[in-house]
Amino acid sequence: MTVDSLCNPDYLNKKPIGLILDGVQLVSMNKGQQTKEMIIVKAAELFNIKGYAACSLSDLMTATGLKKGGIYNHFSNKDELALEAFKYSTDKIEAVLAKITIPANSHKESLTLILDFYLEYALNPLIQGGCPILNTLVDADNTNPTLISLARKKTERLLKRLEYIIHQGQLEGEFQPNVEPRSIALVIFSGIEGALLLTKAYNDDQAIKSMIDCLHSYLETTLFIKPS
Amino acid sequence: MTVDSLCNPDYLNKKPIGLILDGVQLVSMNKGQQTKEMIIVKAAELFNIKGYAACSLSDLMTATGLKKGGIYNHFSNKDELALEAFKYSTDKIEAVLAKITIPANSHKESLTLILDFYLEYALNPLIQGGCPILNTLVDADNTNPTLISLARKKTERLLKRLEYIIHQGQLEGEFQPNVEPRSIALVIFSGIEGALLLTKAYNDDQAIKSMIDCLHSYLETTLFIKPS
DNA sequence: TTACAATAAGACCTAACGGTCTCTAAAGAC
DNA sequence: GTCTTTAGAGACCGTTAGGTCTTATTGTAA
Repeated sequence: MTVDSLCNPDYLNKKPIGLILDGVQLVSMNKGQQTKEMIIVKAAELFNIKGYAACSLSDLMTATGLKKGGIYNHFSNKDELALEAFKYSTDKIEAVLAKITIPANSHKESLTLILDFYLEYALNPLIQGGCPILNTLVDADNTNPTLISLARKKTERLLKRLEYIIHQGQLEGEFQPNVEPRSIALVIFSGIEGALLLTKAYNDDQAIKSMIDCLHSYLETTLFIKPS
Repeated sequence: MTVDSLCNPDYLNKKPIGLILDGVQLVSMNKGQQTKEMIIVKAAELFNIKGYAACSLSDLMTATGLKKGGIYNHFSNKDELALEAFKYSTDKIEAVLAKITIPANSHKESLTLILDFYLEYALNPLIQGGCPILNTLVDADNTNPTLISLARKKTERLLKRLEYIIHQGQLEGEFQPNVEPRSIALVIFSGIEGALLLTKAYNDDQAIKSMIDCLHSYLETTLFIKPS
């Protein structure tokens, strides 16, 4: 219940809410809400590490320190918890990405900051177990339709964020106007996700380093307009 | 029991073996071996589609048309079957990759042929359910140590194949000598895997198309020596 | 054709699964 | 401080999981 609370938009419109910013508690949550958020945080990590099918209720009970009744008091079933946990994880990433690009002075700098965030994120992920989007797209496919459709929606949001930056850069004369924003966004996102996979598999950041280098030079040659 | 048999090296040194090439049966397998291979083929697809944890023995029974006794007569447990199924899938990919690069006249052409293979492979995979390496690296992580270590080994083999081509190209003066083969290999492999993920998630080949374009131009600028 | 080995069926087992429900204890409103 | 609401424990439920074992059938080599 630290700054994490900030990252989940669901909680932002509720009161009372346990909002702690830089160690200062702003509003207090009641017991039930505290427990619910704790379950979500723990579940998000566990699901991300083990996968949805492989993660049982006893695993969740051990992780949260609660018994079945304690968990089912807040969620009607495992799928609902999985959905909320995934929402929490991806909202967190979205929030951090949004925050990161705030100090950028140009769209080029925004893209660079995002690439550098993933370079950092690769070995020190926000949520243990690697990228929840990658994990869920693979894991929930053909087993959990609701979850996979949310995962697709979240993927689309991240792509749209990249597309938007590229499109704005084009409008403002910062980027080449003749390239397709979606193609660039797809290359950036695919490249990063693939590299995150290998980085985690080898527990070594050479894959993400090489990929970010590649993406930098790719953007340099095809998107950025050089000041001449 | 079609040309598939060719793709599994394990069977190549065994006799009798059911080897059917272009519809012509060369040698005959006995009943048990036929059943075993059929189970592996069906299981490979099922595991790849649903994931190892989410795929139950009743799923396998339905897919193979066998009962428990029929399956357990050939495999001592589910993990062993999973291992053999994964081996089958990846051996198949390796065999196709090896076959594809045979007609290449240069190392540059080898790389191009591999990229184009994945462009084709993305929407018409050799094994239904997407890339088994990607799926298994995500799915088996933290749940099946034996399987994950095999998946890492197979990843390494594919990387080494790329590295070898790049290294040979450098030795023969076809490629820039000052680039690191492993970095290029990691970029190609990560990029492809990430793009395969998005291609499958959207059931649309724009991601893999854009990625292969990117990789082509990346190799053109950083690896290939232009004839001038 | 016979005799033996291999094959696969399916009854059976235990443990673990997701999920329900009751009941006590704690929290919160007034 | 009292009264109502809510939180959470834990016994309980039916189902399904992976796995074993016996037995009838089938394949196969001599």
